Amino acid sequence: MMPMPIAAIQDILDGKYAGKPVSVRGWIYRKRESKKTIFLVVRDASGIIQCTVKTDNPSWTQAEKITIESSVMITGTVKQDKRASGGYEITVEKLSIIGLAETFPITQDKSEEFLRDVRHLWLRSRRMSLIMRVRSEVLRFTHEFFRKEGFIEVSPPMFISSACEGGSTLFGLKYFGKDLYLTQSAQLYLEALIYSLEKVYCVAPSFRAEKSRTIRHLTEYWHIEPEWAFADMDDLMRVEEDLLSYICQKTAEDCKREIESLGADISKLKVVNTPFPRITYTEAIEKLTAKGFKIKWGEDFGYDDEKALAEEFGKPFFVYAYPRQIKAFYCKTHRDNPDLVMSTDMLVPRIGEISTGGAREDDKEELLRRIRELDLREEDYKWYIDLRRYGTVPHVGFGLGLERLLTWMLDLENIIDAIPFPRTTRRFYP
RNA sequence: GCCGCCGUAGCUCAGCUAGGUAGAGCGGCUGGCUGUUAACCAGUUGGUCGUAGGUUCAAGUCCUACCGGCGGCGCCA
Repeated sequence: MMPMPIAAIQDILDGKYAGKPVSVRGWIYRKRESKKTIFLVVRDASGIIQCTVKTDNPSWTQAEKITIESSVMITGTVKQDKRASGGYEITVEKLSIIGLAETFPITQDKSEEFLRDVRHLWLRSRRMSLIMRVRSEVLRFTHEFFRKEGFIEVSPPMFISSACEGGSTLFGLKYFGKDLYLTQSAQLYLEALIYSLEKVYCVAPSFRAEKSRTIRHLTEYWHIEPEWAFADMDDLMRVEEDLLSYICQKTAEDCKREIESLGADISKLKVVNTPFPRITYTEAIEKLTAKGFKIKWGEDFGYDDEKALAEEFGKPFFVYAYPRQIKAFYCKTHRDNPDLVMSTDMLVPRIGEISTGGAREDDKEELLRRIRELDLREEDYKWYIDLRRYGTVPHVGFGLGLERLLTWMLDLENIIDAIPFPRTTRRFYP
């Protein structure tokens, strides 16, 4: 017998093999038995299809002993049949068990807690595989966008020797007896790279030791970070909104089937067009005060403040020009108003902040003043200060949380589903 | 860091208010069933009630501590 090419189940469901012999391989998704027929629903990466085995078939004994999640290779004939849920089924001629599964622990009535315990198995679910497909596409669109705009992809270090922002949220580790940390942003390293490459970006993990117990925090998340030279705040917000609308438009177009299967609202992606609404921090405070919020100028927004602002816009928007005292040392001060720094957050409904960016302080003396003002140790930032010493240049950059973006795009209830193996304060297994 | 909730069979839960010696559904197993759609029907299997103390004649139930988990705030992307 000639070896038969392996068919993707989705192609069979699309009618490409009607009446023809095929082979499929995959895993047993459901098994239903009656006296004369065994129905095996088989899942591969592309879809699921029902296969039927009759008593007179030599594979009957194999079919009888097969279990849910066993891996199989099936050869048979495709039959159009209204009784099969996809419209097509395979009449089995040969069933080979590749790996017989023990009783699969995931059945019905699954609790969140249990599914997190068996995450390595739950990833097989239709829901998780749909999310992972969209995640992959969003990453592809991100790379496409930056390449198109002339950015060079670079690889920052994960081990770092000094604090980038506040030291309290860094994970420490022993490095041949020395104290090191896991990076919480590639920004400072990207800044060093713009002096040769001008426009750079990376997609890399960031680690944060924040003891946050919310549906929008991970201790390990993937950070999309560009940084580029000869640019100002206007350039920054323009590139950022272009990226977001590119990702949203392309995803709405190319992942329609996945988004619909996930039950997410595709229309909110389609309305993400440039330019985005932009308001200053001061305007945001005025809006909130008018709504009766207690926040005062100079205080940072709480989650409720962000939510109230985001609901008003109903789509991504920028808040910019923040008070100096609530932003990091590297933020560039407005030359005409030293109380303000050139920093911007992008906010979306329900999630709040998904990105922070801004112009970086490019004047050595101003930077040193800020380092002293915040009681940071100058020696920790020696190489960073050096960058202002040799051909300093106005530059900007931002960091976008990939999982927060996906949580918003796909209406996920919890950020943990935006990454296959989530790490949170209390969970790091599997 | 602060606050709230949860922990009983492989899984989902009831039992706790009012202390009296462990229940159901799903799964597994066995049998039945003329094509099922999370199949159905019958039977059966299955438990140191998170851990350790305490109160009591008696604790899954009341009390204390601890452990594990989930969420809210703060912080952040």
